[in-house]
Amino acid sequence: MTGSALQRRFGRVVRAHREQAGISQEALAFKAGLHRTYVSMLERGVRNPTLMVIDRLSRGLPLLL
Amino acid sequence: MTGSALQRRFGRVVRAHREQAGISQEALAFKAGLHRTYVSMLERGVRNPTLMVIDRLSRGLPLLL
DNA sequence: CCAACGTGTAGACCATAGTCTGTAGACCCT
DNA sequence: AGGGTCTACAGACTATGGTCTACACGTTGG
Repeated sequence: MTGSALQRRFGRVVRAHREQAGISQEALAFKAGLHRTYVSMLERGVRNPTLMVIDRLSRGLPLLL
Repeated sequence: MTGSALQRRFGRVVRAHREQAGISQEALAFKAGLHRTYVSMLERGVRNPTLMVIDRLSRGLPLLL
């Protein structure tokens, strides 16, 4: 099942910043205190992250802000 | 039960912008397609909103962005 | 060839997001 | 005294967020 356009846009942004940071999904997941598979789902836009997750990602990927 | 510091900060921002817009919680809930009681909980920082909710609020409260 | 790495995906699980109904109190206004 | 509006809050419910294990696949390097 596919997610909303909003989720896909968010996922593309996360992936772009992660790749620019030159780290793997697993490394980002570790830095953000999330699970590897969840980061995968986020980047593919199939999940609707909460404020807490967005905050953690922004700390793991400073370029996001 | 009380929420995280992040949730409380988010709630204060929502409330400030809603009051500046001069509308009630119920009016904001309607504009954002959310439930009245949920907006109340958000402003008190007891809920952890999703990306979709944050997006809807930002459309109901343009000053948020 | 064979590890090791990075990613996708499925299934199961528990916690909680978000809705809905209803009650209650504070503040207005007549 | 009464009616309207606004907000807090409780309880119950369904849907989904986020974790975890496991397997599959391609790529890279030794």
